[in-house]
Amino acid sequence: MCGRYTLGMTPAEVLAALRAEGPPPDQPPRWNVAPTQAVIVAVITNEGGRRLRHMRWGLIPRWAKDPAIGNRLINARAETLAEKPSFRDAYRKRRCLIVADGFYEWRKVGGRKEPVWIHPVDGGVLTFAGLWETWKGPDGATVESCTIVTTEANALIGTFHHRMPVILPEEARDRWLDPAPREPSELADLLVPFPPERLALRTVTTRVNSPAREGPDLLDPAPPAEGGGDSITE
DNA sequence: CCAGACGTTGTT
DNA sequence: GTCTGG
DNA sequence: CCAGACGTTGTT
DNA sequence: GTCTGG
Repeated sequence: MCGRYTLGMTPAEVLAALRAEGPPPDQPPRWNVAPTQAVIVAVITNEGGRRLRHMRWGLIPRWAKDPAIGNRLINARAETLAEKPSFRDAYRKRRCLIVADGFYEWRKVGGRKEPVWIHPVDGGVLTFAGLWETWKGPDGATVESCTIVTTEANALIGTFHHRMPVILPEEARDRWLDPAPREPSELADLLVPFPPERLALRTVTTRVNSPAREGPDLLDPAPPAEGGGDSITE
């Protein structure tokens, strides 16, 4: 799954990395992005370019009476999203990229959970396959919200966790964003896997990854574990 | 027909 | 809104 | 995902 | 333990 991630780039860097038009995102670098918060999302414009927007993380279905329903719809399983009432319309017509530069998964060490930060080997941006939706409240207020598509863990992450976000490589982004309505049968071809060898792991020192904690210090490397290292942890 | 669900993950 | 279960 | 709450009444 | 909020 993907329930916590980072985007520690400046707004200008984010805009350039996505080759997006329009203003840069109005949000500082982040190292502890949590569900229900405003996140940075790329969508396609009517002219075929990309634009960055802020959306609430946790998709609120159009039919929801209580927007809190979105609090738990932070992920959409790739295996079922094309059929699920909460996601199928968004899959057909409202696909997006959720912009990150790393994400956390937790591995069990003894009885405890230890955060691991997964990031591109050479830095830079990661784009998660996402879906988005517009919700209108009874008072006329509208909320745009989004969810991150998940899939089975790849060879790297599968060593300690069984799910992960779908990370689209650069060459798959435009096709995911293309506004053409998509059928369920097209999904598998749209979700191009990101090569595991282009990702690296880093164990994080921080044991209490509180939502209040922010800053690059969250990513300070942990001290080496007893009894030898982990060759895939940088 | 109406009522109620509609989702994911992890853990048991 | 739309589908499923009773 | 993790962190933090988890309850009521009446009175000020 | 389980749910809600961030």
